[in-house]
Amino acid sequence: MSWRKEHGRAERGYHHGNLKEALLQAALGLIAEKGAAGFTFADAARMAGVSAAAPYRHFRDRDELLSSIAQRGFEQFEARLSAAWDDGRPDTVTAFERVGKAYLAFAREEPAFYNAMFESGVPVDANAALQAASERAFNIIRAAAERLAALTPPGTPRPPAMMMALHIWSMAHGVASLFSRGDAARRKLPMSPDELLEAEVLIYLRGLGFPIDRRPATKGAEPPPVPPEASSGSGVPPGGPWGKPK
Amino acid sequence: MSWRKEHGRAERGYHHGNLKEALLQAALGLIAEKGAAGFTFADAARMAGVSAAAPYRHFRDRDELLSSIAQRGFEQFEARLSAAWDDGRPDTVTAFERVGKAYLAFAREEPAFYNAMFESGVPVDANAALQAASERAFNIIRAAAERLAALTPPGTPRPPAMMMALHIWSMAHGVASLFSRGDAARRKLPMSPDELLEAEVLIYLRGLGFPIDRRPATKGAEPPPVPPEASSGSGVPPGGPWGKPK
DNA sequence: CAGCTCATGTGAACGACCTTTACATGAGCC
DNA sequence: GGCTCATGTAAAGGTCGTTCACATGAGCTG
Repeated sequence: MSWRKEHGRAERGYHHGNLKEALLQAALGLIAEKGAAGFTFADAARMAGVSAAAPYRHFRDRDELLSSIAQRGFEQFEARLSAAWDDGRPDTVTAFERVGKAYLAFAREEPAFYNAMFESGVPVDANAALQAASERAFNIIRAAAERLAALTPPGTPRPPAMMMALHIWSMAHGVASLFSRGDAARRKLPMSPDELLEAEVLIYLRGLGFPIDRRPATKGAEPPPVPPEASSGSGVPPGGPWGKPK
Repeated sequence: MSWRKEHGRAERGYHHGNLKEALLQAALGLIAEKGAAGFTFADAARMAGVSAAAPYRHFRDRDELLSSIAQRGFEQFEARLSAAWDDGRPDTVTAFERVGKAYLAFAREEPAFYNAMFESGVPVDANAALQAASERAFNIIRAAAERLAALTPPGTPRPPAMMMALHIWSMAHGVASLFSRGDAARRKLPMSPDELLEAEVLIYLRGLGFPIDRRPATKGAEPPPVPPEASSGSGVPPGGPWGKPK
């Protein structure tokens, strides 16, 4: 990471050369440590080695920095969800499950982004670009829901894809913010957040009429152990998506 | 509301007489207005008509005030959930749905409490009393899940009640924080948060094997239009818990 | 290369906040 | 009446966010 023409050390003169980026990175680190609320503009400046006033050349104020981070977060979020969805391969339900996992993974692995995106108090409509990025991310979930909705077994009414998408989003966000992050993760649970969400989504999908067999936490994303798509089983197989019923 | 011996005006001398309570009220108002992040200790003091140092006689610091509010919030939350659950009357599913509605209603009607409880960054385990209050509130949901789990139709495996409770909580919290409050409420939705959550829970319950018929938003909580409990219908009735399928 | 210009960084200053400390007040009790 | 201690105040130190006048020097123009 060279942030100056001369690559190596922090030999910087009057001008930083890459302050905007440095501030974003510093802020990211600080938010990860202390949360968006605890993050301070002055600290970011200090960390970048500039005076407290310098950041104002690149961001109107502290909120704009925050919303920049949120926007970047949504962009990376979209990328990860998109990769997880992988256009529905190898089969729609498996890919859908993978999106749920990716959601939690992002919340866990990128706490600073997630915090800025959903917990910092930055209004989504603060910025047109931010809102657009947010919508693009949601559209991945929505597209997945669309495909899934199209697969409803014959004889079953087709749920509105938008509603499904909102449902899935709320489940993922609920699990992430209640059980998968920071202080909240300290709550004692009978199962991991990932398992919790997976079971939740599977039960939900079954409620929509999808033939779901028990298969929690089949790790790896390669070959599905069961034939994809049209494995129309009975409505309620013995043993749910949760572990083993006692 | 007399906050002094002499009931009437704000004729207060050197001592306030009820400062702790006055500060809590003031803080509640301020948080409702500007969020827990924007709320300031000094403002609360001003609003109570005392110097900025006075609050320190009643709260170790700003965070302690915040966590006091969160604790109170959990207590009221518990009361409302408990009232909504009404020990499962008139039937378990109806009462369960009512709990979901009560969750959203609380989030909407008591934004300051909800904010302090879930969005202020106050760690749940900051305080033993806070944690206890939080657990008592969750136990309402848990108890309801317990009763519901016991009702799983014959031939269907019984889901762990704890898991159900966590699922329901995550749905309610997800919908509340994404769609039902503050800035988030500005997202354009095809249906109200209440309807969204109701449909979500119903689909979920159906996924668990409960015979759920379509019946969104039957308002009032008195006589159920269908015979309660053991109306074991077919697994997937035509027309889901959402509106009319096109 | 001289000179200009403008983006970028600095230092100082203001007001607000959080918190601590030494001191003031007066309510309740002997 | 006088003591005591919970409760309030004023003042001060440290941090922030933000603004403003001013400094620097990178890059263009000729």
